[in-house]
Amino acid sequence: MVKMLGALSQETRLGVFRLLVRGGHKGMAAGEIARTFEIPHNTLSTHLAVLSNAGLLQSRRESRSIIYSVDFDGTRKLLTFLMQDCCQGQPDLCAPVLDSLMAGCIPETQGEKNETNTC
Amino acid sequence: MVKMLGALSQETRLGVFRLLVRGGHKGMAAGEIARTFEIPHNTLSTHLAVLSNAGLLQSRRESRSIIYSVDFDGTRKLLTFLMQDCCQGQPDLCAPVLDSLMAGCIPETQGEKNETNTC
DNA sequence: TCCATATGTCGACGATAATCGACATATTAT
DNA sequence: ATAATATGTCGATTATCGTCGACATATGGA
Repeated sequence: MVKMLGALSQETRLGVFRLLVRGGHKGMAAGEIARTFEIPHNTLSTHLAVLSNAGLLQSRRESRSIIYSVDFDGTRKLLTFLMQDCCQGQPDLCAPVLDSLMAGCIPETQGEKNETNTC
Repeated sequence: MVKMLGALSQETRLGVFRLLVRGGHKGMAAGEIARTFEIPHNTLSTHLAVLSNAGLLQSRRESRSIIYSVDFDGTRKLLTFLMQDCCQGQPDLCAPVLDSLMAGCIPETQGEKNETNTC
């Protein structure tokens, strides 16, 4: 957990992670990320290594490029850890967080067991 | 946000934060925390300063002791930031997190606008 | 094969962070 | 006022981190 939090506690890395969250499973090539943030490829490379090593990113080769995308299992673990910790210990800390999440929800028909729900 | 994540990306500080989350509004004296983690008082003092400076802790004087407790507003901001970011970009990443939170819930009577809900 | 593209690794440097002894400040009791 | 308790601040040391040039590796095309 400390490793994960450490990986996200750096401007560039947090930016990369957030970018890739939005990118979803599709991911993005290392070079394209480097160009987006206007940093040298080797600097980014070490940042990507830190994020991968922490279990927040995955990578796959695609021809000459290496595509990075978020590691959903790892990220889930971090979010669950933080939320559970705070919600178990202090429920009134957690409730408003959930409220603000639910605010953006499209309410579904009750009884549906849809797993790909917006919330 | 980077500052907050950085504050939590250290073994001792994460431990202190988690301890205080469980402690709730009551909080704990600096000295007692130091004894709990078996570290010198001045080392802990700097850690507490980092957490406070990041907006994760509050402090109040109580006689000779200084009582530290979690800053709920600040902590809420961090949790909301992380959850919102991930849920907006990738809903299926968020859903399981919420599910595991709801698993520990005592279901309430519907229609009640109880703010001090367990979830 | 030879070259261009895409990325990773290594090594060095400067910057930032963690630790802790020594000293300073604040509070309360005698 | 003096002492004991509780905490914070300063300064020095060591460790870890971020950056980037130079070199290495991998892939695909001419």
